[in-house]
Amino acid sequence: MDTKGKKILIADDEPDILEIIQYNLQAEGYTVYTAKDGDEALQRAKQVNPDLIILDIMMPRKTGTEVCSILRTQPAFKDTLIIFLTALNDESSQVRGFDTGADDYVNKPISPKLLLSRVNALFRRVGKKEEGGSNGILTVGNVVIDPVKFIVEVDDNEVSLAKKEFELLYLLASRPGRVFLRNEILNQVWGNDVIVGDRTIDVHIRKIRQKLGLDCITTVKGVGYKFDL
Amino acid sequence: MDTKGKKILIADDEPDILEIIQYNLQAEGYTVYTAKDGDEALQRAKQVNPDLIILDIMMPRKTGTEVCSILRTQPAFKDTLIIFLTALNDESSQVRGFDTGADDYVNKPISPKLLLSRVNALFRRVGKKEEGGSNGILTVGNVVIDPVKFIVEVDDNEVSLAKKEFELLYLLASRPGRVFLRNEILNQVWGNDVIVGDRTIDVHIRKIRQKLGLDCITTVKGVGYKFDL
DNA sequence: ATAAAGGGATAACGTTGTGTTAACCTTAAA
DNA sequence: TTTAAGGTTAACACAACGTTATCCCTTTAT
Repeated sequence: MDTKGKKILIADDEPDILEIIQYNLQAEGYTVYTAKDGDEALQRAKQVNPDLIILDIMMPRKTGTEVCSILRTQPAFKDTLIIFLTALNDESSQVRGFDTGADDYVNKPISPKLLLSRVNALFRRVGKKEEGGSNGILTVGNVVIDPVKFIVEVDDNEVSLAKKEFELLYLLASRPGRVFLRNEILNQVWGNDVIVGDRTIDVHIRKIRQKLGLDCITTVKGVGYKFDL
Repeated sequence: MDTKGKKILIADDEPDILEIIQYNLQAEGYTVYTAKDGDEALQRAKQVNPDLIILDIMMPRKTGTEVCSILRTQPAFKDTLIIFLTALNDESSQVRGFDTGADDYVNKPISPKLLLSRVNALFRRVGKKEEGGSNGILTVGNVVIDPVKFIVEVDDNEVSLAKKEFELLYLLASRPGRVFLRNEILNQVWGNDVIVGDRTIDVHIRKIRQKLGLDCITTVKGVGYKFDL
């Protein structure tokens, strides 16, 4: 299962629980965000637009049930997965939880392993749609380059590149570590017939280095450039 | 919620439990089939092709876990909902249940009401998925696009778009984040043979942006446009 | 038939930011 | 030290896109 990029928001007022769950979900490959009360949960949900929200019920400043109700009225969160994680294990609370629109209701205390099983089961059921397979997404270290969406991400921060910059970066990153001669770069990015000045490539390389904020492009003097971390 | 026509198969070796669950599910509008051991469960599953199977684990002539494993290997039952309903409430059994491909794991004893909540929650989740695939309603963030009703909603406010505007928006929103080249847009919305001026697309994009009152369409200079929040 | 209304395309002009170059500076190897 | 290769910066030209007004055409109501 591909858990990459799946975002999970956890809301609980007990820091210990937050930490334990966060650790285990991250270990599985999920990206985890946290909130310590109801209002913060709502706010962060709008910020990060998570794929799954795990809600404690008894929280300060809006209960989990209230948060769930509010989210479900908004189109943006109509389909977001929601799990209640709570010590309230009486029947009526559970039924109310599901009535509010939750996808699962888990009683505390619960082992991280078991929670993971349930989270994975939910994603397994829902997540059949995306990931068309061999799209041209390049992932090198903490750098993700998606030619379909035309975005570059460094440490989950989106970086905006111009067309030529993007094409140049994509070429270099398509074979990490391999050195591309200046002529190769010219042919691939600019085309065989186009003639540009000597400094043109350098300027683009500089802009990429600057925008990415990383030293991921190495100069091989007298030869060319290579993408490497 | 539309429960009509949804078929549920229950497998348990205790007649009392079968009867109670059957009664409650039928009262909710589901069509219920029963089996009293593992082999019969497999046989009836192939007969009626249920939407959901509720499996006891400790049954004669194949355990629920075995039944689930066997079903999951068959393409016809790859996406069938499966709930384990069992007295085995230790952690490893639950994890094993989910690993086998179950969608939920419920401990006995359970109130019929609560089981109903879980069953409904599962159908609610899956039903949306099919809805999204079949009748073409797109939901991206707080934007809902219904090509049947020809309606676009932003934050529950209805927005009226013209035909070309709607087609253009629908195309972009059908793959959120993906960049559509100007040529792709022309081919998809206007047709391969139609020739229109350079500024035509821009004008329509502008109108959409204006009417939606959102910056949901991003320009990628030299490449195209993408729908993104 | 005629008027009104609105969709759709286009031209003309304004705006932005990319791509490129030139000029000058820095570094590393012989 | 010398020198070739690349780094840096600012400035410019132009292509690409945004914006607006206008025209033509189809639809709809009177």
